[in-house]
Amino acid sequence: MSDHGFRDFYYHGSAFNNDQDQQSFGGETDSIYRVSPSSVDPPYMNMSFSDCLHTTSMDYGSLEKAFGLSPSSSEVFSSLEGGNRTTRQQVGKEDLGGNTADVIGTPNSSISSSSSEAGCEEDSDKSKKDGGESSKKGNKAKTKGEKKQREPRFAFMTKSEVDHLEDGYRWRKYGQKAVKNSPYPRSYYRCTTQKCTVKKRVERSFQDPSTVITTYEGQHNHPLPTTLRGSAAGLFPPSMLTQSPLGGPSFPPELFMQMPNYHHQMHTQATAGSIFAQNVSPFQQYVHQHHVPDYGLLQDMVPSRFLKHEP
DNA sequence: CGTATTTGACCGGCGC
DNA sequence: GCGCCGGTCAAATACG
Repeated sequence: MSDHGFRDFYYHGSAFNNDQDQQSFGGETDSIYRVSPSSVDPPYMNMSFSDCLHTTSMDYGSLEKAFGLSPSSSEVFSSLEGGNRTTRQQVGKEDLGGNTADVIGTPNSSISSSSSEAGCEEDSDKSKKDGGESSKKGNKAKTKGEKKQREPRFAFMTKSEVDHLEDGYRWRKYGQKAVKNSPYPRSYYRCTTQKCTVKKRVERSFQDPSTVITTYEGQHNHPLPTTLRGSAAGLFPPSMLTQSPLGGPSFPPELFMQMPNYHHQMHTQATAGSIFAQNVSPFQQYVHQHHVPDYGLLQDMVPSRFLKHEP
């Protein structure tokens, strides 16, 4: 993408333009929509994110409604997963767990997503282990016979220096693996809140090292921790912070922060409080790049250390 | 000393 | 059946 690439908005499907990323990310290639923020805002803001997710993950038609765009005016880089399984086979066996996740672009990043079961549908493919808990070595048997249900996933790409973006929740790293065909490792995080089985994976794009691919899996069954610095708890509309009524994945606050004109939305429907968690580098970048008018306000809301130019 | 991270081993699914 | 691979566990280690 060109200079304006940062403002492009990619929706659904992998925004990876290369095989490497597709493979490492899971090989699930749905479709990619690229639209300008301006065309996205209005319709998008009238929907809950989950609505958008679900809607968009269904078909182009819905997507058009959701984003006010039409396939003709956007670029489709690959086919929808449901309609074209060959894509997956071609790309590779690796996957995001047999599903795709929805990906959304950020102001200064492109987002791709894949969500084959954003609707909480059962995993048709392979079912992975995990099960959320009780999966210890030794007694992993647990749900034998029962098919493990796959959590909805949501992935997005972010231009960021830091691998682990703050999103308001507390995460505990429980693993790291080398990614095939990529010099960058993939890190596995789990929400530290008890009984919350949400997980997320973070990896850096091989083709574009400045891009971080974050994949969320599951839904938070609790509000944002209030202990966060620059806490974002209570500042996001419930629909954004908790599981969606449709059963889709909950949206990571960081995503909103990175969404084009997100600050407008915040001013509109939520208290323009300290919605930003710590280390929101992408947002910071966005702020710097686009000279967000509310910058002054941000300083009031966000600890200066978070706004200062980074590393 | 409690908590978080690191890291090698292990598990289970899948392709061949 | 075997090997590969993604994902997870958990002991060791680091960090506050």
